[in-house]
This record gives sequence, structure tokens and C-alpha cells, in this order.
Amino acid sequence: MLAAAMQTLTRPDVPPPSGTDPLAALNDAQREAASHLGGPLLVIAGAGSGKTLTLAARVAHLVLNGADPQRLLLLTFSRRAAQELQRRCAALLHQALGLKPTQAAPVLPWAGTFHSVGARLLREQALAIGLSEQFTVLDRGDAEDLMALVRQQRGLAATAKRFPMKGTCLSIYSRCVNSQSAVGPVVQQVFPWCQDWVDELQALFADYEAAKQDQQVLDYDDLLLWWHTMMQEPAIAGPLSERFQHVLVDEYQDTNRLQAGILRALKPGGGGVTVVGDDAQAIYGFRAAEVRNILDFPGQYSPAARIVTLDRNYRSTQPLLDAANAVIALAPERFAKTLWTDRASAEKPRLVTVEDEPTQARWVCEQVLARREQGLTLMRQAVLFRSSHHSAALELELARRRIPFVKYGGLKFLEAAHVKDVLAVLRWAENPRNRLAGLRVALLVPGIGPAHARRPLDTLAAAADPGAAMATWQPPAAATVEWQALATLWLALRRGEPGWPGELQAIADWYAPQLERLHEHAAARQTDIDQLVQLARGQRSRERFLTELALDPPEASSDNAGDPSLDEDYLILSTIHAAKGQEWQAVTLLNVVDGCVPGDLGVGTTAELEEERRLLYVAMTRARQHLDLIVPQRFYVTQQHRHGDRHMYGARSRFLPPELLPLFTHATPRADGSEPTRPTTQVMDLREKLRSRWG
DNA sequence: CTTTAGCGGGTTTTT
DNA sequence: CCCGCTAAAG
Repeated sequence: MLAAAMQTLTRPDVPPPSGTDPLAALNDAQREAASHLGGPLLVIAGAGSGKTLTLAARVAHLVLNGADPQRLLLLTFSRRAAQELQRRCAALLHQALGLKPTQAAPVLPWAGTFHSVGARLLREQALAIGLSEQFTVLDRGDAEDLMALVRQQRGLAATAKRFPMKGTCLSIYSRCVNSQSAVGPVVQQVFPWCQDWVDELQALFADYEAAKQDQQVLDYDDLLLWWHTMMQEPAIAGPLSERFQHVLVDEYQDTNRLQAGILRALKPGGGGVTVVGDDAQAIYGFRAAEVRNILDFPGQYSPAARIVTLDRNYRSTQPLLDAANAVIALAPERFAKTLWTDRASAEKPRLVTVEDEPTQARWVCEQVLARREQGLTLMRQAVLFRSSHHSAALELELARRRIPFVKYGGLKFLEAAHVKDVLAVLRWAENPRNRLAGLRVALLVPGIGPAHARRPLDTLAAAADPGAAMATWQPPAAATVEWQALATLWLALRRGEPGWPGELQAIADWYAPQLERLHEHAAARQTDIDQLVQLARGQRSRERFLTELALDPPEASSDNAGDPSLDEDYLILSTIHAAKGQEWQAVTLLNVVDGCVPGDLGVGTTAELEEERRLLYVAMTRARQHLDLIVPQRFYVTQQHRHGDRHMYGARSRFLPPELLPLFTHATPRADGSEPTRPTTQVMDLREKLRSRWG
């Protein structure tokens, strides 16, 4: 039905004389959800049940019935989901309003992730809530660096028994904020190995908070926390609630307490609220997501929210659903909901046992190419895995065979030291109080170490006119010349010279010699800097560029490679998390062994284990037609052991117990990857024949 | 005071 | 492999 709807949408030869009813292509349950008016609505939407279509149809229906597109708030959880939803809404609105191909559909300005919408609202309200309009958003790496800074200042870096590392500290902090709980219980439940440090952590977080406010920076969690806090002020909450006639939230099972609180504050009575989700696909517990949000949603209101369940699957064939249903059926706790479809097929999912990871990589390549021979483009095939590094061997093999691919969920463009260096100069010039950026930049100057670097920053922080302070500060003699170059650049940037995006080029020029001096592979790294300059051309201003970069960083290489690659065919590699909401004709899942799915880290508590089970379920339900689960019998732990890598013997994932095996076809390709399948029916028994020779 | 070498240690998923 | 701290050299 999804396909049918898309067909009517994109059929260019029959332009509808007037608008088409956006509900026409929906089934009964979908229509009920899309046309509901009035009180709060909960849509339980199983995998592949046309959730996005239903949501888009609802938006179109609301607009047709007089809702103002400017006053619709559409909140999603991930950037990818936000884009997809926006695209589908635009398409359906275009059709529903009977617009000509040349006419653009009305924009939905308030569609985005919780974080990006939060950033916009906060910037809008900044003056009213004691926030600088110039605030910059720290990405994960920046936030960690700031945490490291205050951690060091507190003397927690040099403790006899080691204090948690910066990343762990930030995770604990983040968990506290997002789950709205105190440090003690969070540490006890989620970070038990840090229990000795609760008091120090609490003090550290106070410093961290103060440092952020001081420097006018917000981290990701602040975008929600400030929003939530601001919503407790009637003078601000009132107009905002008025302004948004309808609030629709996608992937509600992945929201946390803070987000639920924001929603409640936006629409206290529940009128105009729609939440959509699927408890079986909750996989963001590590970000403090609460499945309870969706379970408790109906009872929050009186009268209780209306519940509509979408359990007809339009994506996968029945044998694939049978296997996925069987996996999730073993979960001890779940909403009773079994997906069904009328897409029959004789093809079961395959369980493929291979010797080791290199064999797995070769076999996947063979299969991918074979399917392409059969007419399935690479883009309609995907390879999924639990964690980003699981695809390393495959990436090598793909490169060797020149099979193009794009990987989602792994690229760390913004985390490369040299990229951060350049951005730090920009951020420091944007906001002289950004001590973190300033420190990073000052340390780049040869002859300046941590001791000297503080001085100009202290001076800047105290000065009424940062420009004058910068111009007069004298570095140590050894650094005079180099510092002068930086100061000149900085002052020019403050004056707005040479304008955007030329200023990023100016920074890159200044940075080039530092790059040469500080990093290996300078040439390769310089390419990244050039790409950054390219990216800058696409943004209107410095401020816009920095915000976009934090909230919507270039994700896959296609993002920074530019348009040409979009025409080419490429295979999709993705973490399971990043694959959520997507679908492909053929899906291959790597490393379906204990230790990978579930990862051996995530088996501590039953809650974690159950989340891993749902992860497998999410992965399996991405496939439309072909699904392969691969079980390497031996895989390398590419851990950083001093004694070199070790290999381990893995067992098939515990989520596929023997009783599920009949739901799969079994294949055991040879080590060279030559023959993928073996007959699974009757194998000739040669024993009798051999014995009879002597009889 | 800066820089570099050396060593001990380490949870994966994303906004 | 990468981070972060310590020790010793410049």
C-alpha cells in the first residue's frame, strides 16, 4: 500500500484536477488515526505498518481542515526521521491541495528533532530567559572536552584511584538530566563501577553547569533542559501552547522523561496531541528513553487518549515476519501485537554459518553482486550490524572489489582533531567567552602550553572590550611572532573580515602550517579542511553554519562528497540504530552471535538484554524480501590487547534458540565463499552405500 | 614551562 | 587503537 500510495503521488501524467483525499489510500486503522480530531491520540504502529504515511496523511488532513501549517509542531527523534517525515508530508500536501508540479507545497517550518526545534525556540526566547542569543551548541566531543577541563580544575584528574573518564562523566550527567533523576540513583543503577565517586560527580556537574553558563554554550541535553525549564514559566508556556495547534511526536517509545515533560507542558490537556510509536522497537534505553512514556500515555489524560493500533505490515513477506515475530515473541514483556501481511513468499530468511569474518565479508560481497546481477540495485540492499566497527572487514573487502558503499552511523568527520581545531578558531571568534575554544586555539601556537594559554583567556573574560584585550596581551617571548599572526586573524574575524565564507578560508590558511607541524598525514587531513570550507559555502552565515554543524553534522560521506555520488549506485552499510525507520529489498545482518547481538557489554541487566532483543527485531523487520543473518563461528576481537588480537569462538545469538531454526533456511558457504547455499532438503545418505560394498 | 615518550587502561548504539 | 596521566628531557 505504501508503494501504491507512492505511485499515485509520483504519477506525472494524471494531474488531479483538484486535491486528492489524503485518506483515500489508507486502510481502516490508518484512516482512523489520520482523521481523529479532538483529544489525545496514541498510535501503536508496528514495523512497516505505514506509520510515516499515516502521519503524513494526518498532517495533510489537518491542513485541509483548516489547520495552519505554521502552527503544526512535528517532533521526531532522529534527524533522518525528521527529513523523511518532512519529505512525505510535503508530497502528500502537494497532492492533497491539488497543486501543479511547478507549485511548491506549503512548508512545515516546525518539523524537526526535539533538539533542533528546542534550539530554535530557545534562540527565539533567549532574551526573555536570561540566555545569550549568541549561544553556541556543543556537540558531544566539545561537551566532553569541557567536562575534562572542569574535571581537571577540580583536581579529579590525578586521584589515586582513577576517577571516571570524561566520556563516562558526561554520560552520567546526561543520564541524570534526561531521566530527571539525581546522581546517586543513576550511578547505582547504570554506572555501578562509579559508586565511590557520587559526591565528586555531583560537585563536578555543578562546575560543568557553571562553566557552560559562563561561556554561553549549551550542550545537547541543555536544548531539552532549558526548553523544559522555560515551559514551567506560564508567561512563556502559555503563548507557546497557543501557538501550536497540533503537536505530533514520532517514535514516541524512544523519548525520555524530559521530552515527555516538554510535551505535557506544551499541551497540558492533551488536545491536539498525537504520539506514534512501537514498544517493540524501543532501542534507545542508553539515552534514557523510557518505554513507560508510551505505555503510560493514554492514562495520563481524562478521558484517556484514544488508541489506534496498526498491525498490518506492508513491507515484509510472511516468512520474514514469521521469523521476526518469533524473535520478539520470546520477550518476556511486550504489548500483544502480531504483525501480519498478505505478501506471501516461499523464501524464508536464511541463517548463514560461515567460518570467520573474512569469509563473511567475501560472502556478503558475492551475494550483493549476485543480487545486482538479478536486477536489484545496490541502493536497495543494506548490510546492518550492531556496532560500527563490525563492518571493518567488509569495508576492506568492498573497497578491494570496488563496490561503492555509504556507511551510516560511523563517520566521525567532526571529531577529527584537525577539524575541531579549525572550528575552534571560528567558535572563539564568534564568542570570545568560549573558553574551551579559546584554549584549544591558544595551545596550537608553538611555545604556548597550558600554563600560558590561560592568561589571555582570563584577560578576555574580564575585559569589557575583548578586542582591546586581545590586542594588548603579550605572549612569552618564544611565541611572539606566531601569536601575533593568530591575534591578527582573530581581530579581523571579530571585525567581520573578510566576511562569510571567506573567513573560514582565512582560518584554514592560518592553520595549514600548524597542521603540518602537529599532525601526521597532513595532506589527507588538509582534504578534510578543504571539505569544511566547501560545506561553509552552503550556509548563509557563521552563526548558521555553527548551529547546523552541531545539530545536523555531515553524516555519510555522500553529504560532503556533493551531489554527483547521489546518481551513482551504492550499497548501504548501517548500524542497526541508524537503520531504524528504513527499509530495503534485501537486508544482511552481520555477526549474529552472542557477543555482538547481544553485545557482551549489554547483558548486565534484563532490561539491557531485552533491548538487544528488540534491536535484532528492528534489524530483521527492515527487510522487504530477502533477509540473511550471518553467524561467523570464529571472530576476532580486535581489542587493543597488548598480546595482539585474539579470536573467539562465538555461538549463534541466544535470541535464536533451536525452536526458531525451522523458520530459517540454512546455508553453509565454503571458506572461499564460492557456493553460498547447500541443499536443505534430503541429503543422500552414503553410509549404506559404502557399507554395502563389502556386503 | 613546553614538549615528548611511555605506559596503563578501556563499555557499543545518537541528539 | 586511542585517551590520559606521569616522568623526564628540552
